[in-house]
Amino acid sequence: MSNSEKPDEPDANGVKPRSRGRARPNRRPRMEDVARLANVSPMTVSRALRYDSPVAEETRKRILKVIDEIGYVPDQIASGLSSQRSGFVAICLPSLNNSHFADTLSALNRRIAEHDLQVLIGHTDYRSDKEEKVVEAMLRRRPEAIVLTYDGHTPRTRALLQASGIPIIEIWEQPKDPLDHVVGFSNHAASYAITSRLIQDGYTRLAFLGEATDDGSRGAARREGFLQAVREAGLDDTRLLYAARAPITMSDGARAVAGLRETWPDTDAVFAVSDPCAFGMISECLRLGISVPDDLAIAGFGDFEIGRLSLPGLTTVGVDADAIGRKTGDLIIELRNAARAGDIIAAQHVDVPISILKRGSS
Amino acid sequence: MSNSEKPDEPDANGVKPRSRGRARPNRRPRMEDVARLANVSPMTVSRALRYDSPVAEETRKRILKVIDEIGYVPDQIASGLSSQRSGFVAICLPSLNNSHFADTLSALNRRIAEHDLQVLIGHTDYRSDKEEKVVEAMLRRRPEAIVLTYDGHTPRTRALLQASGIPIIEIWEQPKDPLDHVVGFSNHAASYAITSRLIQDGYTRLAFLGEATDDGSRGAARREGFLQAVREAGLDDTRLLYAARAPITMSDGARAVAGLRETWPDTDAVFAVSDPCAFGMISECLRLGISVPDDLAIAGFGDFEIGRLSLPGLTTVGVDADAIGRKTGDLIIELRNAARAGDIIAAQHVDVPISILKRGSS
DNA sequence: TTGTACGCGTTATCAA
DNA sequence: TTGATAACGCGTACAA
Repeated sequence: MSNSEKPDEPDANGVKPRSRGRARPNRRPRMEDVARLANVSPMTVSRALRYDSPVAEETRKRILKVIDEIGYVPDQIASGLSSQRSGFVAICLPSLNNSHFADTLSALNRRIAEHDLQVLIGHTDYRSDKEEKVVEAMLRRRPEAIVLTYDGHTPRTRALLQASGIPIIEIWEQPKDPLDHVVGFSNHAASYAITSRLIQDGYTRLAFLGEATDDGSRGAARREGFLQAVREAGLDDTRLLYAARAPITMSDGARAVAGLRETWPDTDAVFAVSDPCAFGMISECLRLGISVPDDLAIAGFGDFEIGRLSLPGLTTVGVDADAIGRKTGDLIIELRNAARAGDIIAAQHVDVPISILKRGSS
Repeated sequence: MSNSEKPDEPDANGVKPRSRGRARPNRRPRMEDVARLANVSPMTVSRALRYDSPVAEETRKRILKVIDEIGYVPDQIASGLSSQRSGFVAICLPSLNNSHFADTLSALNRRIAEHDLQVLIGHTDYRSDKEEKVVEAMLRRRPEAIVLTYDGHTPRTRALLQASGIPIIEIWEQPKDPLDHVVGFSNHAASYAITSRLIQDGYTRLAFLGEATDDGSRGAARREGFLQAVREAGLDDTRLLYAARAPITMSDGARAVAGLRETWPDTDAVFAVSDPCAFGMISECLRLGISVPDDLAIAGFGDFEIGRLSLPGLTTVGVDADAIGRKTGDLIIELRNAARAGDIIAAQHVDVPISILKRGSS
């Protein structure tokens, strides 16, 4: 409250104040305050807070006691500026309302939190123009690594990322033209595999249920994998059904059943771009008295919990979302350690295996 | 003025040009670099980037051109330190693998992003000790507001938050002893309402399916609301079933059916603490040939999409997760504007109405 | 083991 | 409308 001691008050003789600094009333305690009360220099306080620095045990105790008493909370913004380490790992996801991305995020967070890193999340809403904005915002925060799902990036996004000098990790896909590191699997190959399995099982009139706008995305890769399998088997490759724009929901799957029965009524199997919409189809079929899989087989993608509990169980592609997060975290720590040691690491490509899970729906 | 040397042109291949032999080899461009190339002071560059500051249109154009050419990206860490505004809003959630919290988060993010704020997410895993750690980490980042779900905080968490001077918003509950602002509804009242509805509909032997460790949490509030309704109706209040620790899943719900049939086989209605586990019960009942609702009525909480698509549809409590996020965002902006204007705002309590949705499962 | 000097990259403040 | 100066709160580098 008392500002009578402020050194830069203009005095009555018209002498100009020397300092053009800012007024600083009632601020929260700084490291300097701790230092004064503990009779040490600020630098020693700084050291006492990092448990790898040499500080006498007694000194540290005294400092920690003061910190506790006055409720000092270190300012990581200042710390970041000085040390040039933000402590952030940025991750761009199309949506969080997807238990797989949520799992990947949780696993990643768990991994990097052990190393005092925090995640900075961005939502792209499955739109590359939004991804560009999100990436720009993230770069201003100087993250120590940037994680992105591969869904096609704008040229500007690619340029910004590559010019940043920050390690980039693309996940949930094996892009043909990766920006840098990769932790994922081939959506194309996985779709090819499950479609082939349906064909092996005797289905001959197969349809694909996908998203309306999927250019360059994982959804497109899944469609192409489906098409390749169908074509190689010499089957009809025209049965492509597009529901809502990504993310496609359970309800979208339910609604798609009508369109399917109308356009290609003799379809005997559907491969849906993700489990939730496949479940929606199953649910709607039961409602309409269409037997699954006798009248119509249904397969999904992702092995979400819903596919395990549905009746019948959902045939699907098993993806270990948790492992993607864990391995991404491991890679980030590895890259960080290497960078500290001054090493330069070549782009890593980590493959996360998938599996085909045959259940009652096919 | 003597620095008339032409700056390096950006290379078409994305290779970054480097200034040669200068004091700072290989550094990212700073504001000062932009200023020099645009023949202005750094302060003018700073102003040109804030569209509310007075800068001559011609000057701004020149500056933006330089920024684009050299690929300058402002450093928000430095900006934050200087301006004492981090641009962060912190939000602590028990889990992201919950479509309701994901919806709340998305809505909040959308709202605050319009005002150039970023969310900083923390996961508490439904544990108050973890929440404490997460809050400590967040406070170091100097967020401009902190959003928390109410699930019981440790005394230290409460103390840290209140000492911080940062606006706190508790969401998804109306706590008896709020820290500061609140955006939510009464879980107790909502549970009481849906349980009463079951009783009105003629069910007399009601069970509650909850989480194993729910002290002071929203889950506990839901249990208490159930118990109050049951007791007021003079019915058996001992049928409390505890599945796994939070978050309780679909599979936990499915597994709980066996325990229920064993312990209280004559139960005619179950109120489950959330929709996913209620769905798991429905699914398991169908599998076992137990008719829903004839043999057993089931109700959930939250109005998740799964409850709309299940067969039968799930009776539940409708909660507008999106509205909670939106209103929280609005409140944050309001508080921010007030703070800038120097006003002090009393603790706000925003109620988000819920609804009882009767469907086929009861 | 502790301290001193300085700078991290930006913006608030005042002056022109 | 623009510029000069001094912080913002901490950590690095080196000295003691």
